[in-house]
Amino acid sequence: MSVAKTRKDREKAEREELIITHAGRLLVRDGYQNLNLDALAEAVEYSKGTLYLHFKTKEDLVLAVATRALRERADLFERATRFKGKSRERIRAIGFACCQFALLHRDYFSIEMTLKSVSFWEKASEEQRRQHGVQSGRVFHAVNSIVQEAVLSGDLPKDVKPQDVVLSLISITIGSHIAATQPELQMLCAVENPIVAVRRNQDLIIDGWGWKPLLKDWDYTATDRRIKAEIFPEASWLKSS
Amino acid sequence: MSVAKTRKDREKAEREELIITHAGRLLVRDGYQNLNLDALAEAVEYSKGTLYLHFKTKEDLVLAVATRALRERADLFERATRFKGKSRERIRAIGFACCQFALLHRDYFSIEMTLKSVSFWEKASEEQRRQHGVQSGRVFHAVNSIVQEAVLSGDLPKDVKPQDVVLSLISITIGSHIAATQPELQMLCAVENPIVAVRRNQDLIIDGWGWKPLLKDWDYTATDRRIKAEIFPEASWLKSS
DNA sequence: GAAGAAAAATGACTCAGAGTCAAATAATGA
DNA sequence: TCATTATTTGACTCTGAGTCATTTTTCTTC
Repeated sequence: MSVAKTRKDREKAEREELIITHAGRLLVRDGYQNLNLDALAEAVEYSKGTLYLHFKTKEDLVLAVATRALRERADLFERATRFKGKSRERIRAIGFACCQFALLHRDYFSIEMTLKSVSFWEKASEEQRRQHGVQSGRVFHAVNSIVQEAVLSGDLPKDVKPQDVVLSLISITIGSHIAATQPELQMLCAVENPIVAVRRNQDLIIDGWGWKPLLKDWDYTATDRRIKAEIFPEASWLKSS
Repeated sequence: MSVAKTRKDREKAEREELIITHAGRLLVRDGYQNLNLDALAEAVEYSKGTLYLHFKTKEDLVLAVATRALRERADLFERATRFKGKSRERIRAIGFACCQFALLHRDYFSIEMTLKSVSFWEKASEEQRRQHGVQSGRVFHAVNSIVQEAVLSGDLPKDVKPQDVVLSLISITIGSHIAATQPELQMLCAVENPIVAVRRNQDLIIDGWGWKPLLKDWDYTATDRRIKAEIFPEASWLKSS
């Protein structure tokens, strides 16, 4: 019986994965508004009723899609924290992870944006909310631990509050992603490669805090090569210029 | 007849304003999803059909709400450009305008976020899209002109591209607004006052570009007092600390 | 100021799509 | 094989965006 139960559980989990995958695909293609649960039911070859056995509402489902992506983000960030080096090199590894994630999930931010809208969260289940919280916590912690290390080691001025640094890093990352992927702004600001823009902005903020060694005082292209070789060998986007 | 026509036009414009005002109020209260056009029709005491004489779709209406707020933002930014002083003081006046706007329209960004969702724009009318473009252009230009001046005067290094600076300023502003108003992040990062967080992040980016005089080399609290006195006497939020 | 024409306003209606639930189907066990 | 329990289904309800034939108001002319 216990075996039967695990098999059933496994089947249920697999189906949930299937639904989330297809939902993510349709979400990217059509947007939240135009995500049609009848169409999704057809795509996964289950009935609409079955979808509702897995997810309380459409919002619940979309939150699950976002959480799965966020989990991958957290995984990449935690891998990045394993990089050995100066604190600023280590925060750069996080930035690297960020790029890697952006390339794997080009549209994650647009999904995350729909989560921010009023009365979205209250329509999702307690459990989904909790899971999303856990994953954001992992992301926050990965960044925070490196910032704290930098303060302790003196690479950041002793009097800065780690939380303020983390907030500024999160802000510039979110904002740069949104701004650099806006067609209108890409035009006005001559953005060729959004990833490059995000990284430059991250560097600016980090320099702004006086996080040593400053950009001008260190060869970070060498650091990037090490990060790629040691932590993210699968990253194919880094130009060897 | 010409008089009759202008009177009619005026009445139409007034009603449009009424609709936009109420729509904005409901939008903030209920969010885009829950904005109900039957309820809005009741609130403005016109029929639903009449709403549709003014706006092609719900999206069109929401875009009009966003554009009206954006116009006010552009007005504040243009007022800020009239401030006399060093280029860094002048960009600070823009930051000041930004705060002023954030206080007048605490929830503008959440509306602007709904505009970013896939397939929103295509449902709005050509004319609304154009108007929104005009207003963003004004905002962009206000910032860009000061950045260019800074490069010419040597306050910013000669080799920086003004567009890159503008992009970074827009990014940090959008991102900080989103991050600093997220309840979860407010908790984790101990954000007491979102406005303070936004301004600090702006300062960091500006310092990051090496825009002289740097934060540590100049008394910007005095500048803030001048900005308030000379340009934004109505601003009541600036603590005289 | 009445009558007829043109313009504006209305709200009952259609239609799409989220969410439900009684009935059908499948799995389990005796 | 049949009864019982668990799972799956899709026809149905209900909400709300968008439409348009009809009604109401405004304008014009005599």
